[in-house]
Amino acid sequence: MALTGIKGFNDILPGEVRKWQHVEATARRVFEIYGFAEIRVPVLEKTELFARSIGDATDIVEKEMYSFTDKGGNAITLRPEGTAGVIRSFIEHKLHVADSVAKLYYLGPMFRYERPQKGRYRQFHQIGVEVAGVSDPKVDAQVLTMLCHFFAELGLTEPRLQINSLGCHDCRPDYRRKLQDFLRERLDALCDDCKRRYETNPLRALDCKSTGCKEATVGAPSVLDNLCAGCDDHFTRTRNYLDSAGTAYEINPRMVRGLDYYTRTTFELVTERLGSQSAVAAGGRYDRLIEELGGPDYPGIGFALGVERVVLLLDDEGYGNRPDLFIAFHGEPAGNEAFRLMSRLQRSGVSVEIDYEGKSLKSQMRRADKFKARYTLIIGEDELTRGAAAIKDMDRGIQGEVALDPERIAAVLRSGIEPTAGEGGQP
RNA sequence: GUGGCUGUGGUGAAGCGGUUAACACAAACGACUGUGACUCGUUCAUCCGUGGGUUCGAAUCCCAUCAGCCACCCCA
Repeated sequence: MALTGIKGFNDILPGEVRKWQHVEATARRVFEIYGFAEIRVPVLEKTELFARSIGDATDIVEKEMYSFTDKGGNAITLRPEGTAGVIRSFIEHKLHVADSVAKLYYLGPMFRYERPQKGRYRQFHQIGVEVAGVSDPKVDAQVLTMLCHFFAELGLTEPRLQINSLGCHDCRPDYRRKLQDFLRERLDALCDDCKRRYETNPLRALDCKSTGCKEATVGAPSVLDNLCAGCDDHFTRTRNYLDSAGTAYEINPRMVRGLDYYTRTTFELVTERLGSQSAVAAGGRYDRLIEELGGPDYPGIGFALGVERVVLLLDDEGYGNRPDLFIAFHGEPAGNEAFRLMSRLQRSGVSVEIDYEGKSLKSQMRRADKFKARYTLIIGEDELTRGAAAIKDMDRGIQGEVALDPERIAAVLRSGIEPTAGEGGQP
């Protein structure tokens, strides 16, 4: 048996890569409109970084990280998400000194040891953004607007934006206690997972899919009714700015997060089209994280989107690239001329395909058709002696003649064929 | 990590104990007498994810293993 790849680690083959490039290029283009700059950080970080940022009681840190000891005895981990590394870099290089606002984006592979499914792999890719240094809700609304803008640019209008506020370190503990009080009498109705999490993370019950938990949490106190004055004001203003920007959203007071660092605004972009992998992008505010990791007392907000999931939402159409010209030839001398022309034309920016083996003319024409070449140049022996060859517009099926000269050929490719009398293609 | 389903050529698939392992698409070549898309012809799985077992005989039954999918879990 031949060697195979690792489970959950996928090859992205040439046909698919075009979609990826489109997604990445769109992200870069849109994000730069909003003033974001790319940052590239390593794939490996010290294990401690993730334990401290994501939270060591979370599932990600507890059982999904690719952690190991390197030859120097250091505990290191393949990044399971992007925020921690970006923030670490922000702090380490004191980026806040150069500018009190940092607007960064990144893209690349992330790693989590999960059971693979469609839209969920062990090596997966995220495009993410982080803003450090602004607590004003304008930036919350701007980040969300940019995220929706990005999806709109891809022609994806179906994912819906859901927002919520998780409160801050002042009001969340109170809410949590309140919710625990509410759940205490209904503990029996909860699923085993939520029973287990009752102490550690009772909020999860709000988001649980089991019918028992759904019923038990009907009438549960809502986070949004229990925000402190500051958080409540922040959420209201965020919504006002979203309205002002024309960004559509819905409020989902049951949305919770799996990473511990989130505060205040949280959000998800959800789709119906990916089965249980419904979140295609998600993020939120993390006002304490930077300080907790040893940086300045800076607020932050960011999101990450799953590239695999976005690619899955894209249609297959329209990702082919058509060569400008296919050169068909007959005989060795014509082959040499074809090669010479191809080289010159390619150097001047024209994309040219050729049949390297010089098969039959029919075979070469078929290949030109398969490549969807716009034009085909046909060089035979008499064309060679005449110094001019037939050039065919493959879409229109008409044929003309052109001198065997790179510049004349390029000119025809630009302005089209003028059919020569007497000769010419049949439809 | 838990539960369920699936695994036949590049793709979609038929076959369900004894067949030359159908068929369609794709692909390669050829015919239509130097030029693609239509039509026609030829070729294309010594082999049925892998390893073992049962049997006179297995792609078809059993076991294991690997992989994929779906749901849970979690999350982007």
